[in-house]
Amino acid sequence: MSAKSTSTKLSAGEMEIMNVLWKKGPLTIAEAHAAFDRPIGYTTIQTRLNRLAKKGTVKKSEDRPAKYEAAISPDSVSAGHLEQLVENVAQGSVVPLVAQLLSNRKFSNDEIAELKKFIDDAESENK
Amino acid sequence: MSAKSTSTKLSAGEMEIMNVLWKKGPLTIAEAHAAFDRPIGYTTIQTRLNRLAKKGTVKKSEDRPAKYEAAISPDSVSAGHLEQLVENVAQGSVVPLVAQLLSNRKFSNDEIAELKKFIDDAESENK
DNA sequence: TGACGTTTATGACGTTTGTCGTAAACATGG
DNA sequence: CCATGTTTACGACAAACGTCATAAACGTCA
Repeated sequence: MSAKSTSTKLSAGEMEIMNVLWKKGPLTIAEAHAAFDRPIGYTTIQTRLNRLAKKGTVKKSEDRPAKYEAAISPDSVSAGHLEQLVENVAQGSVVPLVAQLLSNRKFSNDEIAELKKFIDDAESENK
Repeated sequence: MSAKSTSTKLSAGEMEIMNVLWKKGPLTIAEAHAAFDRPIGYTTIQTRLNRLAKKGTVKKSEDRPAKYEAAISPDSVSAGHLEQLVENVAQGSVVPLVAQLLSNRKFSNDEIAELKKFIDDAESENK
């Protein structure tokens, strides 16, 4: 079974933080702060991290230079957002969303192959 | 050119409103309010509609029982949200998102066909 | 043991969202 | 013209967000 993470929905700013945590692993406030290109206050990152921690979205270690680590998977988040999209803007149909994702984008042969496999799976799945 | 709408991003509550507007067309506050199942104040809907109008997301008519109409397409909204997802949680790769959309869902033969066509298009597109 | 740099803890403040209550404006049947 | 129901305009409030400034706690090395 997978994550029972009750598909969370995060604001753009929160996603920004989760993003660095997802790709750089457990980080201290200083490290997370350093991961930002644009200028942004050190304490801003501190606050964001702590608020996320309070919500359980990230886990804060007890040791001294505390490490903050994502407590939910990217998948659970995209699942939540995708569900919203499917329900509200795509009127329940997933096809237009897939179309939008595929349009104007380039794919490697491997990706094309993967994509085809997904379709095949979906096809046999509901026969 | 057209839509400079630079892909809008809406909160869950705002999407809820846009959703009824998208599927039921231009509505008065009373009609929009009636479209809700769960109990929610009439003025709550009024406020939400007006705030969206101020932001340009919905167009408010001048005539007496004012009609509120969506001023942006579902597509532009999903585009914005999808972009966020691709950038932040999918680390730039669209494939996992498509996988998530396709998994645990059933499709009609027509939809499967459509999906396949999208893949084919994408394939020839970048070869 | 201190001075100094690093980490943390707090408290603030403005904006956005979600929810409403009130009351003023209108429109209309009597 | 007026009572009554409908539509609008405002103003309020709390919670969530985004941003920080300050200052207290810690650690460490000279």
